[in-house]
Amino acid sequence: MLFSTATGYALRALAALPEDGTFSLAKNLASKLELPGPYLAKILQGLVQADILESVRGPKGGFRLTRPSHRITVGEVVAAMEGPEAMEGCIMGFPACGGDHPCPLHDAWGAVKTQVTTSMTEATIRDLQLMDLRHQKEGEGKRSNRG
Amino acid sequence: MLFSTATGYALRALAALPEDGTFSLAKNLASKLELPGPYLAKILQGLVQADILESVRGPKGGFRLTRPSHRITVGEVVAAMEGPEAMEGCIMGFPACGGDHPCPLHDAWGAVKTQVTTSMTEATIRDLQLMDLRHQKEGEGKRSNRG
DNA sequence: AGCATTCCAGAGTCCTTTTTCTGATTCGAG
DNA sequence: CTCGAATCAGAAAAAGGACTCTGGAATGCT
Repeated sequence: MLFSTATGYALRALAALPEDGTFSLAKNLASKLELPGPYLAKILQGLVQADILESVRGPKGGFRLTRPSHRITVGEVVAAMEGPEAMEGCIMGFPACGGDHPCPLHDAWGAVKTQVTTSMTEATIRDLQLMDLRHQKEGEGKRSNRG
Repeated sequence: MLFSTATGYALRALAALPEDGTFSLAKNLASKLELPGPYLAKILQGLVQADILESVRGPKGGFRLTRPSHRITVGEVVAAMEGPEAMEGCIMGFPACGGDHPCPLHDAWGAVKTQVTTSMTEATIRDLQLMDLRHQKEGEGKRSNRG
């Protein structure tokens, strides 16, 4: 995929959180999504620092969204996870690629970046909630037409 | 960047090879491009197995292209380095994303993939030869508008 | 034949990413 | 207020990619 696995885990976890202001446990989320539990907890902590989640310790604690899910964009989550310059740089890694010395894929990749960035700022966590978020083992289900 | 660093090194090395059928040494290529020598040599060996380069051992030996540079596409090199399924999979890593359960970025990312794939099969190594292929230290040159 | 040159193949090291473990903090019951 | 369970949070370990090193095999020159 285009992003790191941690970013994918973050998006899946956010989409699985309830809207009603109740707190969810990292452990429960992990088992529900079939993801590595402590690792997911660490990712959720990062989202707390990015002001996407808030957490409460102790009994009755857990994680919940700071805003309604339709006010959290996918692009915001990606930026929090991958850093703001995730989509920067030449697609082929050419150091001199730029406005004065564009590589052959420069323009095509530039158009792609704006297209993806736009889609990511338009899509919100709510748009993800209808999907099947569980882990899928290799060999199960249909593989074709993914993307 | 979108691809691994090894893929970027491969493309740079191919673009730096001469067209006249003479053999170039991995060591010379590496110092010219300011890349790690032994690692570049290993990458070139892989390109030999992919039938993009041919090699001769011993004095007067080295690496050269098997075909003129305009008959080697960028997509071919990427496939050889990253595997044929490099662009497959959901952009966000959602396991269930597919034709029946598309994620919100499914269509946008699908269009992007065909666009990039098309550009990569149209662009050839010759198109890369005009560029400055050397390594650029952090902080040098202009950073903006890259891609 | 012998030697220098160069590619080739594998194991080994370092660093980043991914995953797990232990401890610090909070809340509620008695 | 104290005790204990629940939970987050940061440190520690494992895995994978990037990079290096060493020895071996092939080639050409003398």
